[in-house]
Amino acid sequence: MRDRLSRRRVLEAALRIVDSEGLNALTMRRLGRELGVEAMSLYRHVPNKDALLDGIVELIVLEIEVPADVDGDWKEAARQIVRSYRRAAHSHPNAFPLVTMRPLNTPEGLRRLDATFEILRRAGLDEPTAIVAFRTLASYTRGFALEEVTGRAIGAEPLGSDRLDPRALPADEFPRLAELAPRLVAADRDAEFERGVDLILTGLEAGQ
Amino acid sequence: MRDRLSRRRVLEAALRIVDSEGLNALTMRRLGRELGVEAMSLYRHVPNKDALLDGIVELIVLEIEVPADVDGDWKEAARQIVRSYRRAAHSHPNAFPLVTMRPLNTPEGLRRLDATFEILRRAGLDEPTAIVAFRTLASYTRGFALEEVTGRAIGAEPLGSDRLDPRALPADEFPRLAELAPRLVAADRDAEFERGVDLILTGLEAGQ
DNA sequence: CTCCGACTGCGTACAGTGTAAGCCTAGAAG
DNA sequence: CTTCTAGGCTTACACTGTACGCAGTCGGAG
Repeated sequence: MRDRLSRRRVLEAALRIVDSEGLNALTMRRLGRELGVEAMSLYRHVPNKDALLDGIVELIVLEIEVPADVDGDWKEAARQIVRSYRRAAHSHPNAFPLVTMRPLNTPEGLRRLDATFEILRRAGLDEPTAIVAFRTLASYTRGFALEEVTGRAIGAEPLGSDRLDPRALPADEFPRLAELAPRLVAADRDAEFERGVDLILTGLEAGQ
Repeated sequence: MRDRLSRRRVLEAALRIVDSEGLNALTMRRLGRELGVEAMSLYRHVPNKDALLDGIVELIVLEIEVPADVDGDWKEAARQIVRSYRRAAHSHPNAFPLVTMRPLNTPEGLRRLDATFEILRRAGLDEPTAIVAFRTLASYTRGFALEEVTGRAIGAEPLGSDRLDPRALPADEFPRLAELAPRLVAADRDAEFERGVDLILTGLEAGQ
């Protein structure tokens, strides 16, 4: 007989399917097949499909690393955290939207939240500043990563890259987009992301 | 006989259902009922359900207002745009996640993009700066609004407010969250949002 | 006015979805 | 050995999106 199922194995298989075939390829029957098992057997390990999706989010959150401490340099620590978050998004472009859309209530998620605030507070930020720093960086990173990811998700339905090339736009109707098209297309996303983070960190410093 | 259907009427009814009953209450049959019509009749006006969702996004994008011009004060203009975006999100908490997850290819969406760049460029920002300003503000606003909205969406499935109260957290396990709980709960979201925008605008100015 | 074609809505049908309920069996516990 | 139980299986059901073909109606051409 084949290896026993477990919540963990079920979740990992689910994430594998979403990664390779897209979110709506994930059905209970397809997942059963992946594990060599009937669909209904999955319900011994996961109460329903919604909990399955929550489990996938859990798995992705596990990939986010919050450094133990960067002795007082909270800005460098913040940079590391948001980079790690973005990297997790890139590893799972099809599944990442789930992360942005389900509340982060799991112990592992909260641990990361707490560790992040620990860094900010220990570095000397007062309470309101720590909160503003966190919310701004978190919102920016979430929004940035989500935009990147929705552009290149697999099988997002008609599996079409309906991503549009700004260079193909009518210049008389959208003159500014046409003007900026070359730069928009050639953009170095990594550099742009870092630039935004720097902006926010600079702002925080200036506003202190 | 009752009023004829039209793409517009179909989309508006769909948005109404999502607003009041949540995203997955929107089925073709339910939508037909809303309009006093059979499900299959809808397919005369919308090619499939996916296009229906795209149409809902279109409707919401229409609510976003980009000021014609604010004679050179691009920062005030930027503030108005992001506020309008956030307001649109608040008006449709259940539908807004769709906006963040579908590419913005419609003419109306592109018009707003173009108008935004028009403002930034006309105010004197050079190309790279305009792009960075746009991307950072857009990412921040999207991420912020999405977080707000996923917290209070209706019927997000088990229709439970599984939003958690940080004050209920075990203080020994999550000391920093416990410490900040009162402030996190009492937060004035409007003020926080504005503060983040200011941060980014300040950073942009300083980096110029 | 008549006639015709196009457009709009309807009925039926089907494959695919999540999951409730109960059964079967292998292995652990006594 | 018997007994219990956890894990996987079978069947079944209500519900989903939508393909296909039919019927009424409306606007324009003659």
